[in-house]
Amino acid sequence: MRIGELARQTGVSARSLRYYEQQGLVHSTRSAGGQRLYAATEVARVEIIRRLFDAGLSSKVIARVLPCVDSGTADVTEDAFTTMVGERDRLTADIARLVETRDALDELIAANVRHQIGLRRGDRGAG
DNA sequence: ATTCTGACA
DNA sequence: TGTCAGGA
Repeated sequence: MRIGELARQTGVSARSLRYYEQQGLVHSTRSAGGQRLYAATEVARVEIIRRLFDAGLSSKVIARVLPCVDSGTADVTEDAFTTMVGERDRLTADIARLVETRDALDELIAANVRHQIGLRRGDRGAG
């Protein structure tokens, strides 16, 4: 498939897909006219990449970890493994921070519901 | 109509 | 990353 279809199937823009390729994250062949051609398996790969980016991993880190995604079992480099463990720990810390922020918002919400009740009737409320 | 590379707000 | 230029 060409870049447009991959973009539609993954929700990742063609611009980002070209960027992913520059970073060595995705592979493509070229048509006679120079257009990128992707294997159907790249869809799942791109989805994983996008999720890692969303989770805060850098393109550099993602590139280091991706080989493990393909191999699944075999040659897992040591630095790749330690990188994954480190990123997992960072995500755990990020999650904890997000929960704290949500708790803070919950308190703010609880402290302000009464005002909303006074201002609006039939309000579905925040909880 | 779609994609490509390079470059910049 | 979005978007425009200038080509294929």
